[in-house]
Amino acid sequence: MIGMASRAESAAATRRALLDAAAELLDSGGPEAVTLRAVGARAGVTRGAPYGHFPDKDSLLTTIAAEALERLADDVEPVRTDPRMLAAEKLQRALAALMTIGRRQPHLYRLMFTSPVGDPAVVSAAVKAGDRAQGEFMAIVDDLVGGQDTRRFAALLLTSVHGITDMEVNGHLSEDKWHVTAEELVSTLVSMIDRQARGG
Amino acid sequence: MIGMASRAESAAATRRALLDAAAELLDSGGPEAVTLRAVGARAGVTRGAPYGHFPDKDSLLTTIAAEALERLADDVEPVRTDPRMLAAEKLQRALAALMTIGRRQPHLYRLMFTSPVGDPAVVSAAVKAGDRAQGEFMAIVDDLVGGQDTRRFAALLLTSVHGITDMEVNGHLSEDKWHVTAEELVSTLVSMIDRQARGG
DNA sequence: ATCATACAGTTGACACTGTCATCTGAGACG
DNA sequence: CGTCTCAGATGACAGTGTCAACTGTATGAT
Repeated sequence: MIGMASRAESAAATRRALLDAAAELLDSGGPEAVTLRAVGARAGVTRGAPYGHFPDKDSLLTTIAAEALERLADDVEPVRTDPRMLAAEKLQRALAALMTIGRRQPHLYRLMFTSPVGDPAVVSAAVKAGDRAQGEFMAIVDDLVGGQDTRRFAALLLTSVHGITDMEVNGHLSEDKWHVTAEELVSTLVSMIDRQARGG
Repeated sequence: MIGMASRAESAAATRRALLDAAAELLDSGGPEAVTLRAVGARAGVTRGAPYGHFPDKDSLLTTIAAEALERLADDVEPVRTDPRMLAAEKLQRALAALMTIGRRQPHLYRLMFTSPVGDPAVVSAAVKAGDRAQGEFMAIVDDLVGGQDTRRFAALLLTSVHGITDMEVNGHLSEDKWHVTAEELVSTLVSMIDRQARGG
């Protein structure tokens, strides 16, 4: 570091380094690779240091999931509020953002959709972040279907796209078995919901 | 045991006891509770005994998943071949069978939809079991949609219902947030697909 | 400028895990 | 009856999450 930091700043930097290190280990080696010793080493500290910033390992992982959910919400928000986009296009982009996480960071994706564990405060933060991301999706769907049965269609879309992504990530959607890509499934689903919402 | 067994029979019984013990521990305490020592103890044997029947812990877990998938296929098969049922009813029952596992044995459900790990032979057996279960669903959907776009609709149904179940299991589908039950979502989905398959 | 304090991070220890090499004892078979 | 085979027991080892005790340094009061 060029500008040396106050103690609080330095501690915050360590906390960030721990989160980044853990996230990197998760991405590259899966949950098995995320050991407090490895996290500490990669963050330039020792195995016990994380306990100064997180109550336990579960809370560290849950915090990573919460941050990823916040990031997702941050990515979707500008799409939702963009006045130059049609609702259908907004939805397509929002869903693509979700599926991209699944493909590029499968382990992180799993973490994001697993019930959070660890310290109650951390768990509550993760739930809040998840709610925010869900809220963004719901608002876009509401725009799309015009307020009619918003929750039902939003829930159906989100759960279905999650299922598609999750099964693809776990290798249960192999191209040569189903002769269908995840994108085709999503677009089929969206067009069906679109038709259903307009029609009767 | 009343009838004392030959050595081979006794070994087979131990293997079964190990699988049952592990499955019970998984159901009641989640993956964390499934330790080889606990499994051995519950099966009346010591911590090293499982290695006489399974190459490693992953293979033991994967075998449990494979058996669950076989059981699911065994449950769906008679439904599929029942000549007195309509295709729509068959589908409803098959999907209900899947969701019931998610609700009654959430940890087992997770295991069934996670990419299998462990000994190649065991993994391959699990994949085969999964394919059989998927085949049962696909056959029912084929019956329902009349051969038109079978794979597409079957894949969409299976992935969506999995997503619904998975999110419900992980607490991301709370009633007071979405105002929708999993059943409503599934029936909406099925009726949409039904309409789509008949219509244009 | 000096000193006491708070606190980030280190270190040693503990119970627990999966795994393997080795050993033991009882069923299988000549 | 004697030999062999193999299911299971046992001892050991490296690696894990976790905590209590310790250390050193930036902070803030005097």
